[in-house]
Amino acid sequence: MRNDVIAATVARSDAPDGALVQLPGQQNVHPHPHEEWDLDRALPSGGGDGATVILTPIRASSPEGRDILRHSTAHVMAQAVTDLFPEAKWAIGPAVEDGFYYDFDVERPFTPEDLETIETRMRELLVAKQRFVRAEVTREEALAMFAQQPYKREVIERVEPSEVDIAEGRDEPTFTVYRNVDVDGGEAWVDLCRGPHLGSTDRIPAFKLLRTAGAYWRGREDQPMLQRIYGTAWESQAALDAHLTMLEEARARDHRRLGRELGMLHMPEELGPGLAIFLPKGAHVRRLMEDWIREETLARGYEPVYTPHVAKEDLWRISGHLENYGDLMFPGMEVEHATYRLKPMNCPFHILAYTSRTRSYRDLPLRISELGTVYRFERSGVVNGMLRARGFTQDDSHIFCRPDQVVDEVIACITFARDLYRAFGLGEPSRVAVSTRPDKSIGTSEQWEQAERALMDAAAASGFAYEVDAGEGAFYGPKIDIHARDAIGREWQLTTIQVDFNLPGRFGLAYIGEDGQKHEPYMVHRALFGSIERFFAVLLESTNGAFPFWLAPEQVRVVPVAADFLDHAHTVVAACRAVGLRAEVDASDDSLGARIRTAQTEKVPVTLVVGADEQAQGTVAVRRYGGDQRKGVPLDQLVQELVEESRAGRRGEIAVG
RNA sequence: GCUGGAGUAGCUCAGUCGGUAGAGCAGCCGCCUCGUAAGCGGCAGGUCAGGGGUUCAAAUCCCCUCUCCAGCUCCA
Repeated sequence: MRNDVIAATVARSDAPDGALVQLPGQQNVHPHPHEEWDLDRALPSGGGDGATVILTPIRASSPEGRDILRHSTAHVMAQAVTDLFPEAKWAIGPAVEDGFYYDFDVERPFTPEDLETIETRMRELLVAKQRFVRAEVTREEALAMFAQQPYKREVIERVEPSEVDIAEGRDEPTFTVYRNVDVDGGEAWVDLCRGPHLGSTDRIPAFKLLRTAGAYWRGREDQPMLQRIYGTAWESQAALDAHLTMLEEARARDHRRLGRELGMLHMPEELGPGLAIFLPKGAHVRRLMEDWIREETLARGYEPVYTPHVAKEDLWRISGHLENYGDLMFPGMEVEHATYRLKPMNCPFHILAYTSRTRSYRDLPLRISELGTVYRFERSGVVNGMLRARGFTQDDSHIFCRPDQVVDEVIACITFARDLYRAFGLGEPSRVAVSTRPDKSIGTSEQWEQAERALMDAAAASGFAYEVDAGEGAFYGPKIDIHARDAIGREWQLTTIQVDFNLPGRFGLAYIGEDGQKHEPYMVHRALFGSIERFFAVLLESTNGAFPFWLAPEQVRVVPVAADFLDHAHTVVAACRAVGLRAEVDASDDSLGARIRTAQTEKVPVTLVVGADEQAQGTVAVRRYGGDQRKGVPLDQLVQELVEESRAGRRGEIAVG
């Protein structure tokens, strides 16, 4: 067996009668019902019915293998913490994406120095070659084993008997525990755990503790706050190093840093948290985004409106937002015996546009559209640059339609979002999710079922595989969220499409049907960028500031080799601007090398160097961002190429990233 | 909001044991007039986040507030 095999999956070639269970969430991973298995655990028998036991190795470098490796490392970390802080109570310690964590209840929070000490202790435990030894115990035995561990006891007490337990005639579940056993056979530590684990601690090739953080027990604000330690573990030192390098790169791509360095965003303290100034270069990009969406919404049958930033509070009382989100709205302003609020949503304004006159079925679907800037009083700890701002602009539309029009409208929204992602270089949607009724909600179950079905039908008809996020809908209706993946693989939720059967009733919306009677319209909310500011930040991070040609704030930088050629440089810029390209001359008296470097650090897509040869021949020396050069390109030809590239990019025909 | 970390020039950072602040880049001025990622010299720039306290003396120690970062919770 190869050295990097750390566990196995065990399955039987035909459906078992209860001996093995299928793990939730892994239906598509393995062709047969299967379970992950420790390497030293006795294999199940064939069951006497002729079934064959199939053993599939799990390698440390596979996704399943990494989870096992990380989970085992979490155990080692918890043991190290227990050694160093004997009073620590342990909660849970799962593998997560790219790493693991373990939560502890300790006297004082961990310090960065503690992390180093814990890491040192962990390395000693790795050298000690402790074996992970699996054992099954009853609930009573488990409770006794963890008598001093209240969180473990709570976990044990909450577990219900599984189908396996019931099939095997038990009315209480079996618990597995893993003992860490020293080479001399002594038990060093024991934890409640489903497993599987590595054979021994020395099989952890590379790990690192990353940070500490507070985390509520069971993720609930009303529960005690525990101290969480995050770490990561990999199948080799090289893989760990690559991961740490990637984290460093992601940090360098931070939109706040890039926005500042490239002169696009300014977020000074004087302005207030979660608010930003778009400097000219950032504003150019934003305008191109806004121009794109404005043109496309008009082309797709939307009607534009403009609405104010403040309004009487009563609007939010009617809509229900004051009741549900009052704490997250900026406080009211008293003016002439009325209270005004900054708007956190555009919907009521669009509704007022709808109710500005009597509506007929002939008006429907009525698609009202606006780039509406809203203000939300986000809690102080959640504000995060432009990704989570207190003032931001939604490409917001509300579609008023008949019930039988909902599916087609939602399909059109999904298609619209797909076209938008293509144009902005984010490729195809990476995830389409239908969020269903949450615990706290309004409306009848009939309304919910109908709306959820409409969204699922639309998602299916649009050709995307969709997932269901149970209970994640808004209080007034279900929604579809669309995600995209950026150039370094991170996923962002961008578009949201929501069905609303709250507001039409609250505002008494109606249209006159063919029968001459009043009917209540359905309402679909949708924002494709989501927030313009947030989408801008995602683009900035995804492109690392090197925007695709059509979006670049400055597309062409003309650099004369010496001041003698400044006039000619201006002629070249004029030729570019004449066809709508954004071009500038670098007239500084830096050396040529320095000016080339400046253009590159500012990530200008195209730099044109002009001197005596170019002036005489009507050519330019072209340098693209990132390196490759072409000399002696006729200016006319180059300008044509660039115009075409700009057009194609805007239409989403060029893959970028 | 909660837990932890941080805040020194526009940016990135140094500042020892408590003795009143420094570099590089950027900016400005001058020289250089240059063929594809940094030419040379000079000048200017700081209420050390803000407030309070301890001290003969505070960027440095203590307290409070603000802001930022990481995570938790939340996200119409």
